[in-house]
Amino acid sequence: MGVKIKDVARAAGVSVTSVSRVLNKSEHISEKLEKKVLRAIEDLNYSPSLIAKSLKRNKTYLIGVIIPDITSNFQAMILSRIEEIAGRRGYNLLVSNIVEDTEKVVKYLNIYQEMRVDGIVLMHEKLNRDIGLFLDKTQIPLVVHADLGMNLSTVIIDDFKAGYDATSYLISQGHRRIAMIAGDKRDLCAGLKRLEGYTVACMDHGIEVNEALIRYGDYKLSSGYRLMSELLRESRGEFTAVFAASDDMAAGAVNCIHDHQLHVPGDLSVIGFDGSQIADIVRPKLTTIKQPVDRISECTVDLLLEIIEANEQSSSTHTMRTIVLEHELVEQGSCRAYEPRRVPSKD
Amino acid sequence: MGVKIKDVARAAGVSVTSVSRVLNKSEHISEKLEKKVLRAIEDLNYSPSLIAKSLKRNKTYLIGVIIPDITSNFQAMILSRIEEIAGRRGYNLLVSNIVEDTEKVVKYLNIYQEMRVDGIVLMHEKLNRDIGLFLDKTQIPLVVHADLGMNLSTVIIDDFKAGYDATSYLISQGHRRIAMIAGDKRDLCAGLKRLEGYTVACMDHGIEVNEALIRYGDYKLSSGYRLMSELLRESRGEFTAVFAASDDMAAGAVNCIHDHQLHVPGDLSVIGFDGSQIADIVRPKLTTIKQPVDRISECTVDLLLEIIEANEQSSSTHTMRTIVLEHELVEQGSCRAYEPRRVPSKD
DNA sequence: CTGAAAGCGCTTACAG
DNA sequence: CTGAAAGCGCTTACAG
Repeated sequence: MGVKIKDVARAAGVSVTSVSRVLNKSEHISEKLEKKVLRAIEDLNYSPSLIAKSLKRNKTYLIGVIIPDITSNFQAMILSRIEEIAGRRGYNLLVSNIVEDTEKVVKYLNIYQEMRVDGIVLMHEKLNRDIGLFLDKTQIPLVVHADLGMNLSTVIIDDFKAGYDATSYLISQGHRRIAMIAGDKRDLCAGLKRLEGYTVACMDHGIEVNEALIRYGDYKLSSGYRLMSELLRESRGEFTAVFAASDDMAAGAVNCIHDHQLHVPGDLSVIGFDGSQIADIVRPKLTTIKQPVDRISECTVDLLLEIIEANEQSSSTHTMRTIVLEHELVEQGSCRAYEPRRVPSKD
Repeated sequence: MGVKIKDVARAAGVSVTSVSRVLNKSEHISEKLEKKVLRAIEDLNYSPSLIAKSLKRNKTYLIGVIIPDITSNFQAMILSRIEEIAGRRGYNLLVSNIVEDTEKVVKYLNIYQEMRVDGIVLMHEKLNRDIGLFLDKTQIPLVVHADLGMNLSTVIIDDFKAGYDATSYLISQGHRRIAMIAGDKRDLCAGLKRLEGYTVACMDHGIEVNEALIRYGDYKLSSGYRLMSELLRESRGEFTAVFAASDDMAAGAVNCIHDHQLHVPGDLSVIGFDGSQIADIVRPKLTTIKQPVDRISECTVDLLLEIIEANEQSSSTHTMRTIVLEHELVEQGSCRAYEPRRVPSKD
C-alpha cells in the first residue's frame, strides 16, 4: 500500500514523467520504455492514486447522487440504471440515501462540494431555504429530477398531467367519487403536482372535490395501507375508486382492501403511479401511470455529462435545460368500469 | 469554485496554517483569529477540498460498496442501513451495483483501490481467480457478506442451517415431497449453502432428493415465476411444498401458482428467504427465513471501521473476524400442514 | 498562540 | 522520445 509512481520509475530506471505517460497513454513513448514501465508496474503491483490525479487534474469522475429512499423499488431502478450508464462512461457514484429530511440534503450537498464531485443528481424534491441557496450559487453541474421552480436543468415527467390523466381515466370508467392517497405536499412534483392534476381533473368533469377523501402519505406501502384503512373506516361507501401517488401506496391500499374482505376491482378500483415492479407483484396487477425509468436515467446521465463537459471547455456557459418525458397509462387488472346498480356477486 | 485556503488566509490576514487549524479545530487558536478566519470563509464562500486533504492525510472517509442488485428489496434495505450508519460516523459510500458478473466486480475493486477508499464492503458472493487474487493481496480493510472460504472478515448468517431449518419446517408440517427454487450454485452462500441445507434436511428425514424438483434461478421475482411454471408443467402433483432461496422468487412462485388457479397454502405451501418487504406484500404473506437486516448492517459497518481504525494505529495487524448472526423463521400465511386425504374444497 | 516551509502523489508545460 | 521541476490544495512537524 505504499508503492508510488516514484518507486515504479526507479524500478524501471526511467523518470516519473515517463511512467505517468505510460499510465495515461498521453504521448508517444518508445516500446522499449513502455515495456520496462509496465513490467515494473506489474512487479510492484502498483495502483496509481486517483486522489493525487484528481487534485492535479481538477476532475474526480465522481457523481454525487441524492436519493430519498433506495428501498423504494422505483428509485432503486433509476439508481441502478444511472449507475450502469455512468459507469460505462467512466464515472463513479457517491450515493446518499436520505431517509429523513431536508437538513441532511444540505449536509450531503456540501460534502459533495468538498469532495469536488464533477456533478450531482438530485432526486429529492422538497425545497427549503438552505437547499435553495446552495442550488442557487453552486457551480457544480446539476440535474434535478423535479421541477423546483428554479433555473436548473431537470429531467422530469409532467406530474400534473399524469395526475390529471390517472384521474380522468377513472372518471372515463364511470367513477365520480374518487379518493386520493397523495404524497407529501411539500414534494413539489410527486406530492403537489399529482394532487393538483387530480383536483383539476375532478373540477373539469364537474366533480366536487371532497377534502375528506384526500389523504397524505409518504409513498411507502405501509402508509398506503394505513390511509386506506382510514378511508374505509371514515368514508366507506363514499368512493368507488382510489388514485394513489405511488405504486407502493397503491399496493398497500389493495392489500388493505383485501384484508377488509372487499375486492379489487370489484368493489373498488385502484390506480397507482410509477410503473415499478410492485405494480406487477400485487394481485390484481396494478393499472398505473408508468414513468419511463430507462429514459429518465439515460437523459439524466446524458444531460449531466453534457453540462460537465461543456463546463470543462469554457467554464462559464451554464446551459439550463428541461427535458420532459412522456408517461404512459398501463391498464392491468386493478380498475374496472363503475356499475351503479351492480348487485354484489361472488365473481 | 476557485477559492482556496490561501485566498482565505489572505482575506483574513493570517497564515494558511491558521486557517487550516480553524477548519480542523486541531489546536488552540485565539478567538480573535478564529473570528477573522470564519468571517473570511463566510465572505468568500470557501469550501475546503477533501481531495487535497485526503492526499495529505492519506484517508478518504470513503467506503466502497459492491452490491449485486440494488433493485432487490433485501439488498436495498441493507445498503440503506449501511449508508445511514456509516454516514453518521463520517464516511461516505461509493456504490457499485453489479448487475452482471464477476468481471465487473474486479474492475470496481480496482477502482476502489485507486480511489484509496478506506474500506470495502463486498456483498457479491461469487468467486473467480481474479477476485480471489485481489482479495488475497489487498491491504484495504474489507468485510464480506458471505463465506468465500478465504481468510477474510465476514458478517453472515448460517445459510446452511437456514436452508436446513426452512426445509425441516416444511417436513415438520407433514410435507415429504418438497421442491426447491434455488439460487445460483456459484453463489457460495445464498446459492450453494441454502441448497445444501435443503438436501441434508431431506436426507436426515429419510426423504430422497429428487433432482427434477430442484430449479436454479437468479433470486428475482421473474425467475421464481418462470421456474414455478416449469415445475407445474413438468412435475405437477409430485410436490406439496416449495422452498425458495429468496422472497422475491417465493413471491413469483406464489403469483404463478395463483395464475394457475391453485391456492397457497391450500394446494401448495411456499416458504421464502430473506424477510424482505416483499414477504409482506404478497398475499398470503410469506412464511420466510428472516435475515436480521439491521444487525447485519450494523455489524458490517462496526467491524469494517474497527479494522480501519486498528490499521491506522498499527499498520500491520489485520484481525480477521467472522460474525455469524441468527436467522429466524417467521410464520405467516404461506404454509400449512399437509393433509394427505384432503378433498379439494373451494375454501 | 502563530507562521514558513516541506511534502502528500500525481500531471504537464517546458526544454532538450 | 525523454526528463527536471513546478504546482494542484491541503496538513503538520518544527521553530519561535
